[in-house]
Amino acid sequence: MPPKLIAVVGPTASGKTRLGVELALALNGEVVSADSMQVYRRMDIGTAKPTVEEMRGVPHHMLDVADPEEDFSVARYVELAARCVDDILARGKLPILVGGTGLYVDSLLSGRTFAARSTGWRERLQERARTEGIAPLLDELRAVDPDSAARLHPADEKRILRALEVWHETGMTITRHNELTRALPPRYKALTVALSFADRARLKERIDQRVDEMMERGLEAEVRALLAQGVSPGCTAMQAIGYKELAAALESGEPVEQAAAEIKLRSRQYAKRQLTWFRRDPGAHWLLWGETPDFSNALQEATRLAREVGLV
RNA sequence: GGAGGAGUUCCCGAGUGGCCAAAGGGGGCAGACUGUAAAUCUGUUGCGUUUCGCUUCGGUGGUUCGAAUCCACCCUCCUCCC
Repeated sequence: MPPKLIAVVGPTASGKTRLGVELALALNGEVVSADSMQVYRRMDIGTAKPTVEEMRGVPHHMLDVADPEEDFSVARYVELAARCVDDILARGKLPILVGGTGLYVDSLLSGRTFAARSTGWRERLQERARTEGIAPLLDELRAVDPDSAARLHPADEKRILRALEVWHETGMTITRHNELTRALPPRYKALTVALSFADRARLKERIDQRVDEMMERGLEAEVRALLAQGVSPGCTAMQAIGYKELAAALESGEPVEQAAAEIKLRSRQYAKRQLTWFRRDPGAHWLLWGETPDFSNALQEATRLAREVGLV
């Protein structure tokens, strides 16, 4: 089965957006974003959402598909994004998946499904974890799904709760669910191009520079506006780096310069986690920038790879 | 000039004679990751030939079987007094 789409992945500030657009222009493609925060409307500056100028006329999908007040999720992402991809393919164009959210990229490509959640079990379990601690809940999990109890770290409250939630919601253990979904054939095969800088210090500089730019472009005002509109600081969208730090600074009266420094640090650590995720994919083709990104070279290289695998 | 206080491993910071290569936190590095994923969680972090050896707690010397911890002098910083 030949690949049907190109995926451009990599840590934050590695040039994914630009390369994605270049590829779309060169190969008659459309961009499908795979970014867990760019899905939210009214969060533009801090998520580094591509501007109209940056898009250069290339259609972009999966941006602005949710409001910050609502809780988005991988499951919804996959559902919506798959429709975009299929539609692009049906129109004879090349889907170019661009984004740094590894879970979203993998989930879309793998075609995995997610166990339902709807009847309020999560809230009940969270409440119990708050009052009883996680230990008794881990014991409960051990009774129904010893494999995940053993696999999960006792401190990993989120995943322990999720495992119990899946059990209560579906009557199937998450272990079993994972086995089944792993056995599913991939939904799409992709040519994956992973971007980063050869020297991590350069990536850090890029990140710092980009945070400074965000601040200049009015990130603070963007955050203020969201808060003024009643977006709760506790919701998923406000977990985004840049937003949570500024919201906290606004709340505490801490100087914004300090918040900006915090944002740089968190972004750097996030980039590290992204690298860890993407390095796991043995099929990824890494394009490592030197001092500065060389998009014409990267475009050439990516195009060459696309021809090689029969994509274009 | 005098009186106090402080100098600890990348940073902050605990440690006041052996159980200390030195708590804890931060940062760094590495990893995990199946409906919050820009989230969440884990491991590691003086050097080496690694169940042991070596170097380290401002500096130098000393006390002691044994010192980051006690003593002397010196250096640096902070507060206070004339």
